[in-house]
Amino acid sequence: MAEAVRKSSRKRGEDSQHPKTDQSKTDAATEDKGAVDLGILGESVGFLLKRAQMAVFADFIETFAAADLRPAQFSVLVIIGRNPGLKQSQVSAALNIKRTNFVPLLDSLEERGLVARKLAAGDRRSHALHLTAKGSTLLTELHRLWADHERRICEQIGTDGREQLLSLLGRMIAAGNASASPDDADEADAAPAKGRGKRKSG
Amino acid sequence: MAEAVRKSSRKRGEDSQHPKTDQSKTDAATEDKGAVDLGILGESVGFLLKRAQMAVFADFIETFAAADLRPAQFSVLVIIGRNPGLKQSQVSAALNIKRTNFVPLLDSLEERGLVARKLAAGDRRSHALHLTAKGSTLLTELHRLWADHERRICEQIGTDGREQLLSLLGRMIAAGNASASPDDADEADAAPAKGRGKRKSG
DNA sequence: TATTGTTATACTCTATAACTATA
DNA sequence: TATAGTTATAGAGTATAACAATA
Repeated sequence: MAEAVRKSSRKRGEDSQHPKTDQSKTDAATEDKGAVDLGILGESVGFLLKRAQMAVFADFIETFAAADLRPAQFSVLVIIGRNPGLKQSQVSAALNIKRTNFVPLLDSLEERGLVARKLAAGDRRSHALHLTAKGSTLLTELHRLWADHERRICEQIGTDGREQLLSLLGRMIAAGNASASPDDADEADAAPAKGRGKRKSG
Repeated sequence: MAEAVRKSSRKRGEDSQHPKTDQSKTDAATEDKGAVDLGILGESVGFLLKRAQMAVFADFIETFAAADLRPAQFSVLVIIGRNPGLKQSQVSAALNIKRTNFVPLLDSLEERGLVARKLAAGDRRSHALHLTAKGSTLLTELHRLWADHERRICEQIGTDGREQLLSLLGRMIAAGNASASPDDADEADAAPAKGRGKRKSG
């Protein structure tokens, strides 16, 4: 029968603890049509991160559909609610959104009367961002929606699992930011760099 | 440099273990210009998953740029290498890619001589997918690239952290798939369903 | 009638260049 | 000269509808 690693029998780290690269092939088309062997993808942090992220976002989008809000829109409301008076470039940088893409995103929230672009004191180029009363009220409701979503998402891994996950992700993100450009969210017309001085020919 | 970054003693909520929703505001524009408070986003599994996934993919893309391969292309090569003879619909379903979007993806690999669409025995509608000799050789190299990438990504969390992370993500993904449609990757002209019979009424 | 691969199309997200008005 | 916001545009990724060939 199945001599290779079959996805159905849930065993992952059998005897090796580091990325392995075995390539034993079985003809899936003529042998086991039901299950597709993901191979190293099942051991790939990036692949599983993407899958998990898509699953979580699917729940988020469904949860927030009633409020007609996308994840990015929610994140902007949270940031502005927590940090009233920030400039657009500060909010967009905090969210890793290029300021050029941030404009229509903010527009959608301003047109709905949730956010206001106010004149910033001292610098007439920039806008100070604030929630409107309507936006603030909505955000309070959204916090409840989010808590429901968050609880639902983490039902399978429990409170401990969630704390572990948040910690692990935080460490990975910190490492990623360290090796990234100083201002990864926007360097379009700031510096005429072609290659991202990251690792390159290290 | 316009304004000086004043680093005062920042403290956030530190000793709570469940989704919290406090909204104590401080005027970030006039008090602490350097650091933006992410609020609940820092406790949001979805937000951190997305950030981590972006960081990991950035490394992957950079690593695989030499081979001119995107993550999705790599995943297709891995699946076909592991499961020779699969139909397009089987590979695309395994990767959560709609079969309609899978066509140009496969085209790119076939045009480069890495994958071959062969006539499937018994069903003249479908194509049996196989790696070419060139594709197989390349995949062996790619496995090494991937192992480098994977090791680099997990340097900050260690072998134990990686195993924990893979386990946690696997559990979340399994839960997500359970509540999703049977064939989430493609139901365009298969069933005329408008609402995704998931949770809905909640 | 249902399935497989395909084309066409649209919408979101992301990325780059260039403009304006300020500084 | 540099920065903040903006516009325009292009590219990925993802979504639905419809068609031809085959089952």
